Formats: sequence, structure tokens, C-alpha cells
Amino acid sequence: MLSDYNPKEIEKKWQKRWEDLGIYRFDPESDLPVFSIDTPPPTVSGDMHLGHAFSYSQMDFIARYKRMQGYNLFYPFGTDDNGLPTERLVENLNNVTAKEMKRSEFVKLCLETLERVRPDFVGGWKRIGLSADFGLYYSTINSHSRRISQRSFIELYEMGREYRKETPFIWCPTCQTAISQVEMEDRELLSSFNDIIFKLDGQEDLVIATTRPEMLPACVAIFAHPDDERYNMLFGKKAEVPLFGHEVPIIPDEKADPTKGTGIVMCCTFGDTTDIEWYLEHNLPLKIAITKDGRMTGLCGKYEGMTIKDARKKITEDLKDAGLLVKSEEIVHHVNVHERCGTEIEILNTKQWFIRYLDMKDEFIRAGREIKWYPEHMRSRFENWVDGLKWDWCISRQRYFGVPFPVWYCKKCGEVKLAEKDSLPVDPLTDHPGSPCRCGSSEFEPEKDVLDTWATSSLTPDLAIELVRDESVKKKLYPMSLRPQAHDIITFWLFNTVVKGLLHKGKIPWENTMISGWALDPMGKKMSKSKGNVIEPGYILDKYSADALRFWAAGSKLGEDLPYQEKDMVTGKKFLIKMWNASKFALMHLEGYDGEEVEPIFIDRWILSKLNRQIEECTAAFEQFEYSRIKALMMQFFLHDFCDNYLEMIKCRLYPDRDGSGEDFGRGLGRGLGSGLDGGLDGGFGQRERESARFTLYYVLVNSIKLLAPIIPHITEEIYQKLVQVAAKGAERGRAKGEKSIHTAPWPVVDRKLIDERLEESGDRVVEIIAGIRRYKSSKGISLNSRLGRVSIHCNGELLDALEKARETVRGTLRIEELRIEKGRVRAEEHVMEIVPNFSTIGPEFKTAAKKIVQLFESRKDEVYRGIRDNGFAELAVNGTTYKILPDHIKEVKKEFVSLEGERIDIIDMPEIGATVVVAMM
RNA sequence: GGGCUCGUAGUCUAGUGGUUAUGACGUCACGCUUACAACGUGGAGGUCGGGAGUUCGAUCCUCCCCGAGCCCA
Repeated sequence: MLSDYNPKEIEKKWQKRWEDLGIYRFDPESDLPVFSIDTPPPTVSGDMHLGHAFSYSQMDFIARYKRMQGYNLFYPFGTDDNGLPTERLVENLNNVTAKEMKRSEFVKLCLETLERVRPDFVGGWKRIGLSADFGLYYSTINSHSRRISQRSFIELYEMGREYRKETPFIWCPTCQTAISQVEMEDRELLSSFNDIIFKLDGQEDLVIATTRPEMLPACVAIFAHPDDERYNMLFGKKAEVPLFGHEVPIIPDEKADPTKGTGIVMCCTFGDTTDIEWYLEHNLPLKIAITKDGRMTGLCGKYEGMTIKDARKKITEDLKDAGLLVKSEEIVHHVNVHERCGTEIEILNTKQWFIRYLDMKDEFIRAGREIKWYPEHMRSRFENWVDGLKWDWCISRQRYFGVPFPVWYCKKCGEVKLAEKDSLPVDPLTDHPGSPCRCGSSEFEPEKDVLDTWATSSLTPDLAIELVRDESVKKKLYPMSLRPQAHDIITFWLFNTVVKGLLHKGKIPWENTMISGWALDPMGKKMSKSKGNVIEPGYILDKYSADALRFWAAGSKLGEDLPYQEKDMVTGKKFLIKMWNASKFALMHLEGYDGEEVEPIFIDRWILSKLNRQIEECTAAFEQFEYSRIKALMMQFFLHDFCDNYLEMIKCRLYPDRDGSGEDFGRGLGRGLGSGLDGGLDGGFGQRERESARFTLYYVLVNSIKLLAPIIPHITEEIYQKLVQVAAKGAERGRAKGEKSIHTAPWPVVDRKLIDERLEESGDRVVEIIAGIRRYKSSKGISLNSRLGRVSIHCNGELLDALEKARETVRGTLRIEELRIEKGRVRAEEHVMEIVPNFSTIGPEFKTAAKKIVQLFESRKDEVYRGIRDNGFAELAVNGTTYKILPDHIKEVKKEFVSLEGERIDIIDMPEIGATVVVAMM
């Protein structure tokens, strides 16, 4: 017997017990097919947010489904601890700045802080009921991950896929590190578009528009389109850069846009990416105006040491004073900023490590097509990104907290010295290579940079798989079955992982990828700390439950964003309570149920057929990752078909004494109906019918909670366990076998023998008739529990047969004393009691005669009614005037019926079902 | 500017080339009916973003426009 629903207690209890039982542990010994998940490792950057709860719930639906389908789940959990976000977190939590500390101490502080913060952080995922194997844990910064990450570096170096080069590259002056293309973000900023005068041959003015006058000292050339007639006579000549006085050549190039500004543009090393292309193509000199920390260099004369912003302002002023500024216009323009700190990026010439992959675009596209995408259209984002790739992957970062390069440089000959693979992980700052350089020297300079975090995160399949010892098991795990993630990091994490998979293994990393959307705020806006619209999952878990939260997360299609609205938690909570109470009812009647199989009666077969179709459809939906469809299907089936209708219809079998007389209600009323149609029937319910109800109740409930178990794992587990207790003997046909947990119990299998669409359809009609009569009772103010005297249902064909089969159910459910099921139409006399006039049409039309018309409705109501019923109108002649009454003039006709035997009756007509119900008034 | 997605009752959401468009929350009316008042029954609420086209028929397919989001320039 179940007490009241207490999610807090239940959820905590089961989360602990699942962990104790180890039911989510990957079993390397098992022969079952493996389903492996490349779980996204969240960044430890404070608390779990609602977006996490949303997308991890969605992947967990699939994981739990697959587990019940009989797969051996490899479902690891990691945290992405390395890199800039952790540095920021550690700085904030400890009130320090990395730059002011000794590098080794800062790294130590980072590691300590992570250890301290991590348990609570990971606890968030446990609280939403994630069924990952938390024993398969990795941190992207631990020695396991460092080893694999460094090994990857060495392998790619040996394959000739990596190079170190001094080259213009994207740089963040605030973070003082190189960043990759993917870390840039576009932002619209206000800026001035300045028309500046360059002198031609010392006199003629050449006006050039630029947003970056501070780059003038680094100006190395001027470009115009070769077909631009305004400028093509100038090619080959030189112009003088204002304020700085050096001369630069004027060169034709098609990349100069004649419609932009004055159509002639300066090239500086480097103002933007086009400058790099020009620099390389035209072999231009390199002039560096900006330092790594975003200040002006010695090249800039009196502006040296100023920040970029200050220099821009000062130079603009000086140009103005010198009469070299023609105009300055405010514009909104797009700049690239570093997504972590919002600083405008610079392009600096620095020495960095790269993975060479621009030659592999076609392979990437092919790999993307080999992976099955859910939803399909997300693939286009991947392809779009690959098409737009312009840079090789810069993997070095000038940071402290990250995976170090396993690299030294020979002090004597400069040769790159790699660490030995079996010595990994190494820290070149403290370790030494095991052997001398080829040149004989043993003096080395360590690489101080660390690897881009994505160089490690892109190895998550390996980080997880390498936790397993057995080589033959590892083979079963790659490629992994599924990569779940959100859509915003397709170009980061997903793409980078594909790259590593292809480079290292020549294979795609996973067979499927499911891309989830975002949890938005109630207004449909993206949640962000700065906007202050962040909703904490902790609040929801405390106030509602993990099951309610997960139920909500199942409410939109995979890939769609979903605004969080508290009302949806209420819906979930209501559904859960309903499920709980229905189970409570079932358990009450299943006490001592021995699982004995009986041939189910008509109405039981009706719900069994429906249930089996549910199983079929839910299974198909899960195969397509359509968990929202399962939610919708089960809300319809469980709430409506099962709770509202089926449970009501079996009460008369389960409560044999329901009329309190000690006499079996159904049996008692079965006597002497005299219609002849139920001749052979024993006229009521006995033990067999009761057992049929109990069998069906058990079967439907067990399978229903199984279908919902992936979505709402806690409540279904609690109910399942109770069911197993009361009916331990139940065995086959999808009934419980006493498994440790519903989550390791087999997924329901469709029993096609039980699907009978014709039976279902006639059952639906019977149910509709019952519902119709219940509505009738309700509308008459008759309590549903009180009796109806004599009811006859008139119908034909299959419905007649169905009603005969369901006779006792109909009678018992509605508490009808005498039920007749009759062929053909009702024969009864209609008496018009009242014709309710429609004043809004009568008034305007008949004006002063309106009053008279209303009186006629009373005095000649039969005539009015018959006329309209038979001809569509009634003509009434009064004192020489004829009035034409149309249906429009009547609001309602109140009728009474009298049977041919002269009894007062009510008629419930249900034309869409093909039945008419006659209720004799008592 | 390009790619993709989305626009359905006050709110959120499902769905389909075919009578009357799904469900939930909210709202209104009635009702404690022994699983459930954290409930039940019933009602109101929609030009399915706008326009054009294809079609016997379009919310669905095509095109254009408007609005929102993500990604990329």
C-alpha cells in the first residue's frame, strides 16, 4: 500500500539505492551489446544551471531507454576543468590574480579549488537522476587526461600534422593569449569611420577611410580595386602616411571594395584578416604597432606605451589639428571580440603551435554525413562551419592552468624534443627529457605554453574509454554510440572531436549525435547572469521534484529551445500525483494477486489492445529520440483511457459489495431482464471477471510505468517495487519478474495477439456511451454513485454486440438497475415544454409584434416546433397577418419524452456513435 | 549579408495535403462520486505571423514579406 506521494523522500532514497546497487555501472564482462555515450563534461564554473538540467535530462531519457532495451551502457561522466574558465573561477573564489602568483602555486590552487568545489557541482547531476556511471569519471586536467592529451599531441606531431610557426594570429590583449577562430565572437560596436588624408608626391591629397587610425604606424601599403578608375592611374606610385611620414606603395587588388568608404584602403600589419592575406600575397614588410598587452610599440613614436584606445583618440586629435582629418562619422560596425572577456581581438605575429587540417575539409564533411544527426537539420551547421574554416587549429595558449605541451627545445640547435610516450604525463617546466638532443646537447628550454582546452576536450571518447583496462572491451566502445550535446557547441566540441577521431583513428567518433536546445527564461530569452534571469535548478528540485523537472524537459522536441515556465512544473506535479494515486488504487486491489492468467473479458481486452499499441508507438518514438511524443502519448493514454475510463469501469468488479446490501451488485441485477439477449449469461460478475480485472490492471500498470520510467525514473521505481512486492508470482507477458530495479527490467514488448483494432473501436464507443451517461447524470445533478432505474440503449450492428459483451460493465459502472440493449431506433413521443425565444433576432425583425410572437411560442408551441422540425419554418396566421418563424428566432426547444408505454423519459442522442440512450425517469 | 531553425487560444506546446486543429496551465460554471478537491464534469477562448501561388482542397508544399533565435561573415 502506498502512502501519500512524497517525492523528496522517494527521490533521495532511490538515488542512494541505485548507487549502492550499482545498477548503472558499466559491466565489462557482459555479453550484452554496448551502448556508449560520450557525455558532455560540464565546466566547473559555479552551479549547475537549468540548461544543463534540460539537456542532460534529455540524454538520460535515451540512456535509460537503451538500458531497458537490454544494452550494456557505457555512460561515463567527466568534468571539463582545464583552461580559462577555471582560472577565472579560481581567481574569483580566492580573490587572487593568476599573474601576480607564482605559476606553480596558482596551478596548485586551481587543483585544490576544483577538489573542493567539484562534489557539490557533480551532485547537481545526481539530483536530477542522471543514470551515468559516476565511477567512470575523468577530469580533463587529471593525470589520466593529461597523459592522453599529451599522447595525442605526440602522435599528431609524428604524423606531421603539427607545426610551430611564427605567424600572424588572433590574439586577446586582455587574456594575453592566442585564441582560436571558434573563440571569437562578433559584436556590434559604435565606432568612428575617419577619412584621413595621405599625401601623394608631397602635395596631392588621397583620402582613405579607416576605423583604426592608431594602426597608421603599421601601414605598409595602400590598395584599390584594379578596375577602379578613380585610382588606377596611381598604381606603382607611393603615398605618405600622415603623422608618421613613411611612404607606402599603392597596389591593385580585387579584395579592395570600391563601394566601401572612399574605395581605397590602407593595409597595416595587422588590422584585420584581409591585411594578413595582402601581407602574404604581396610580400609586404612587417611593422608591429601593438604589443601583446595591447599597447603601442616603439614604432609609434610619441604614442609608445599608450593603450590602443588612448592612441586612437590622440592620433585622431592630432590628425584633426594637422588638418589631415576630412571627416569623422559615427558608425555601428562589427568587430571580433574574445568570447570569454569581450575584448576586441588583435592580430599579432607570434609563435604558436598548429594542427594542420585545412586540407581535410572534404573528409570532415564526409564524416559529418556518416554520423546520424538528431534532429537531422543540425548537420547543416556543421557543414557550414567546415566550409568557412580559414585557419589551421592553433592549439597553444599562453595560459597557466592547462595541459602542458610535452615539449622542450634544444638550447643548442633549437630542435624540438618530445617526451617519451611512456613517461606521460610530463610537465616540461619541472621534468627533463630522458635523453639528449640529436645534436648531443642535454640543455633544453621547456615549452611554457599550455594546450588549448579543446585539444583535450576533443578527446572525450578516449578519456572515457581509456578508463577501461581490457583492450578487447575498448574495441567495442569506439566509435561510441551517441554524442549528446547542445546546439551552440557544434562548431567547438563536436567538430573538434570529429577532427581528432579522424586524425587518430581514421573513423568518426560516434554513430549518432543528439542535439538539444536551450532552456530559456519565461519570456523566451536566453538566460544569462548579466541579465539576471537565471533560474536555478536547485529551486525547482526543492519546490517540485526531479521527476517534475524531467517531465518538463520532455515537453519539447529534441533540438527545440523551451522557455521555462513554472506552470509546467505544476502540470508535471499533477501528473505525478495522479499516477501515484492510480497506482495506490491498483495496489489496493492487487494485494495477494498471484499472477494467474485468465482470459480477459471484453473491456479488459479493450485497454490491453490500447496499451499494446502504446508500447508499439512509444518504442518507435524512442528509437527516433522523440521523447516528447512519448510524453504526449502517455498523458493521453494514462490519464484518459486508463484513469478516467478504465479504472472507473472496473470498480464494479473490484468492489463486489458496492451497494452495501451484501449482495453482489452485478449478479443481483442480472436477473430477469427478459430481453432474451443475455439468455446464456450468468448475468453478473464473478471471480473470473474479478481476476480478469486484476490481471489487466497489473499488466497495464506495469507496462505503463515502464514506458515512462526513462522520463520519470523515481516515481516509477517506487511504484514498480511495490508492485513486485504484492505480486511476486507474476511472471510472463511483461509483468515484473522481481528485477532489482525497473531501470534494469526489460522494456515492454508488444504482444500483437492483444492488438485488435476493431475491438478497440467498438470498445471506444462503449466507453463513449458510458461517459455520455455519466455526463447526463452529472448534468441532472445525480451523483455518480446513485442508481439509475431503467436505461435502454438503442443501436445496431457491431456496437450492439459490443454492448452485449460489456453489458455488466455498463450497468455496474453507471449503477443501472435495469439495462436494455435494443436494436433499432427509439420510439417515443416528444412533448414540447418550452420554446425559448431568441430576442436578438425577433426584436429587430418583428418590432412591435415581437411580444405577440413570444406569446405564440407559448400558446402554439407544438405547431412552431413541428413546422421547424419538418419544414425548416413555421407560418403562423394571427388576425389576418402571417408570421414566418425560422430556426434563427429560437434559442432552445425544451422537450420531454414519453415512451409509448406512457412513461416520462430522457433521451441522450449520440449520433456520432450511432446510439441513442433512453433513461426512464424514476 | 549568408546558412539553419522557429512563429498554432492569455501562456507554453503537439500535429497533419482532407469534415469540427492536440494537450497542458490559466479562466468561467457545476459537483467531495469509497485512487486522487494536488480532484471530476462541462463551457468560453484560434483569420495555425502576413501575402501570393500549386491543388478539387493548404496550418502543412513553393515563393515573397514581417518578426524571433542560433551559427557564420
